[in-house]
Amino acid sequence: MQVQKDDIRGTILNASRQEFMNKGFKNASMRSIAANSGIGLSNIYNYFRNKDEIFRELLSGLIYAIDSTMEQHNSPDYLSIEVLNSDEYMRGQIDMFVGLVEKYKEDFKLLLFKSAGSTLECFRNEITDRHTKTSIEYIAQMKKKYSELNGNVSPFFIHTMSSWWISVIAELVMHDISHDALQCFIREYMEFGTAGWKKLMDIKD
Amino acid sequence: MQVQKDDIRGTILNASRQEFMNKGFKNASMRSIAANSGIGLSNIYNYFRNKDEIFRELLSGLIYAIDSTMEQHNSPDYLSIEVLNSDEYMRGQIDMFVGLVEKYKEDFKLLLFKSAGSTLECFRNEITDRHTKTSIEYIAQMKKKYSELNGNVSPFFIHTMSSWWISVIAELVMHDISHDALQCFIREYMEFGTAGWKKLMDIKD
Amino acid sequence: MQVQKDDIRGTILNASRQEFMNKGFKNASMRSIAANSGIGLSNIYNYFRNKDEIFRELLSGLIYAIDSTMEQHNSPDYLSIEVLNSDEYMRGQIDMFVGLVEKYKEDFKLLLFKSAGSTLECFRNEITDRHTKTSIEYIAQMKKKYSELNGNVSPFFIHTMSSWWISVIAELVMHDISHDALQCFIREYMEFGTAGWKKLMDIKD
Amino acid sequence: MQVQKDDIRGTILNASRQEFMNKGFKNASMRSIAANSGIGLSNIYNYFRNKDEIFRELLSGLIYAIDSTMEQHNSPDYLSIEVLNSDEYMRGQIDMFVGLVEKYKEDFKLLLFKSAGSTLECFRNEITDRHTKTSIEYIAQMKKKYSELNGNVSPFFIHTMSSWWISVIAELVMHDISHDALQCFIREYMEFGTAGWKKLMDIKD
DNA sequence: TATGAATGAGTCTTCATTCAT
DNA sequence: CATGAATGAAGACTCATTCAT
Repeated sequence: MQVQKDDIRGTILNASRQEFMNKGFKNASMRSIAANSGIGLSNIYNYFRNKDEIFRELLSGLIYAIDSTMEQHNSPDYLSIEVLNSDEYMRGQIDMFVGLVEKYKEDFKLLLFKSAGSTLECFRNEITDRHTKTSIEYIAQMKKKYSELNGNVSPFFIHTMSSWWISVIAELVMHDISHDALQCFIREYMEFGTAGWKKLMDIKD
Repeated sequence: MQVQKDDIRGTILNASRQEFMNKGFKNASMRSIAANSGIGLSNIYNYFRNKDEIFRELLSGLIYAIDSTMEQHNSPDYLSIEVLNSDEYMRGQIDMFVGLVEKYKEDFKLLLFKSAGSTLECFRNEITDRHTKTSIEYIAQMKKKYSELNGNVSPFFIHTMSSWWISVIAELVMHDISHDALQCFIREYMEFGTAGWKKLMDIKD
Repeated sequence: MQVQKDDIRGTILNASRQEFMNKGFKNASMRSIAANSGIGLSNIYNYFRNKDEIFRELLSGLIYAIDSTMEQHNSPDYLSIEVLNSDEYMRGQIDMFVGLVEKYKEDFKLLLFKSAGSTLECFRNEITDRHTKTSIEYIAQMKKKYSELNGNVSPFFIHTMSSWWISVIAELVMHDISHDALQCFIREYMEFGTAGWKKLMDIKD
Repeated sequence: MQVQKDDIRGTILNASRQEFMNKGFKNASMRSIAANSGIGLSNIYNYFRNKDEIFRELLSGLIYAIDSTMEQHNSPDYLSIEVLNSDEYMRGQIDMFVGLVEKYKEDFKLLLFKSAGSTLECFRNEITDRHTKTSIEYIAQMKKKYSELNGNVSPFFIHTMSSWWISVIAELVMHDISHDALQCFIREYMEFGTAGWKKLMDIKD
């Protein structure tokens, strides 16, 4: 019984997603994937080179989205004190994250909690680092534009903040947060965060 | 005899710590441990039931310390607005964490990054949850004592904060942060955090 | 159509030659051949029954050449003492081998070093044996013609000599011997060999 | 049923030798070795690190013998024209080879015909090269001692000669040569070879 | 206590080849 | 003629753990 190629790829990917979700990359077994997808073990290798490639394929959408979002986040549109002061900057960041999380909930789970042993196991650290660099540069440029504000925020603090973002995503993904709870959280975070940043960077209202 | 016995236990534990540190729990091999400790593979099983038990034994000190710290954190001594306002509360928390981290740096590495596959792999989530509960209760009691402050902080926000603490520990442990950088970070965090909490809880100076 | 067909055969054969050369018959993979030739894996089986047949096809030219040369070598033209004495016999043999080697260098490499696992892996032994038989018969006939010479050369010695020839080819093929070095070698071999054979067969100058 | 360690090692080695002999290193299967030796597949790995180690263990005796013989062959005792002229030098070499071959017949088979795919597959070339170097040096020193003889023998010719020695061993090992045939061969070779070398190096009787 | 031996299921991956379309 | 799909056996090697001594 011949089937469409995409059909099979899809079947394999679905079974793999289940398997990875249940056991994590390292413990996931090609045997199980084969058994659960009803596809011959060796036949899987006609579609994917190895376990890792399946995993990466599964997460390619999310990773592309993350990459895009990060570049866009670098945009100079945000380089203004009003932005900072008017909560717009944070709201932007937040919406970005929330949007990503809602669309890629499952994939985030895989990426953040199930990727150990795969090529992507370092991705969490990588985005943390990239986000940190971006933020440091952002602050530097703000300082250049508004010389009165305090740009002396230590890299490690910023790193910590970036790491926090990831862990917020992790929490959002892990627990099933209702829409209301999420909105509530966002409001709270913005109060908290803006107050914090203003204090730290010496920004007057 | 008794001494010898403890000697061997120690030897096993040392070799195991190395192995777990290098390869993580899941990839750690009892054979390697045996080889590196110079103790017969099967003899290890006279001292420990299995790989997991070794891992738990290794981290028992840290886990006990965490437990103690958490209970102590609940103490009614901290239940005062002055505490909150005078930065002392945060300083206390911070010192606690920093103290723990400095004392148990290696163990934290094991617990946070190398425990996948072991019984303790959920420990990170567990302490996050426990810390969250503790914090919620703390806020509730503060609210009871000082009715004027805003105690409506959503559980998820608090959860998020707790999770952040863990990720700060993770960052501290992962990167070798110098003493100066650490002090700098603490100062920054306190400015940031106190401003944030005060805003959120409606606490006037 | 017919042209196309041959085109594909050729493409397959070229890719196969590369593959066999790189990995040897046993390790060569039909998948690689398909990939490198740009021809569908299963389509290859429309042109060749199996891997072995491709290999044999590849070497058919060389094998035919070897067969021809061997028969020709048996020719009665060489059956004269002058031939032996005037170095012509050896020169003839040598030229034959050198000619073959120069024309079929690549194919010899395949046959001698890359054929393990294929039907042709015994070919080296087979030609050794055939060459041995031919030589024995040659000597016998010489003895018949010139009764004064010593024809009592043991079969194993002759076998050894034949085997040596093959290993000379192997050496020639393996190391890239310059033309000069080759000529030098031939001269040396002829001095050495004629002196040896004359001694052994009691031939006076 | 506990058995002596050496017993098991031996059992494994025996079964492995059979397997290697039958199928060659590359095609030999650990599964077969396990089955034929009656020892659990995984248990084999308690005695040997991998297939290659078994193979090397099997041939360690032979390789040691070859190494020793080659060093001893380098001895300055042979540096005299009488030696060359009186056939003693060749007789020495021959006896050395014959002795080795008789003692290590089976092992030579493994090394020369069954080692493809193993660490030792290059050993044939290596000893050829080593023997070549030794011979070149030998000739150079003879030339230094007896300036009248011709030392201009091309390296490739010598290489060829070395290679021939190996192929003689190969032939001896492959076919079951009777003692008489062997003696006969040796006599013939010595007539042939001494005549050849004398001619080539311009040595008068 | 300590050890060497043993186990048996498990890992991912590769292979040449065939079949239905 | 061409192709994508499928197969099933095979490959070496690792694992935590148990058992008998």
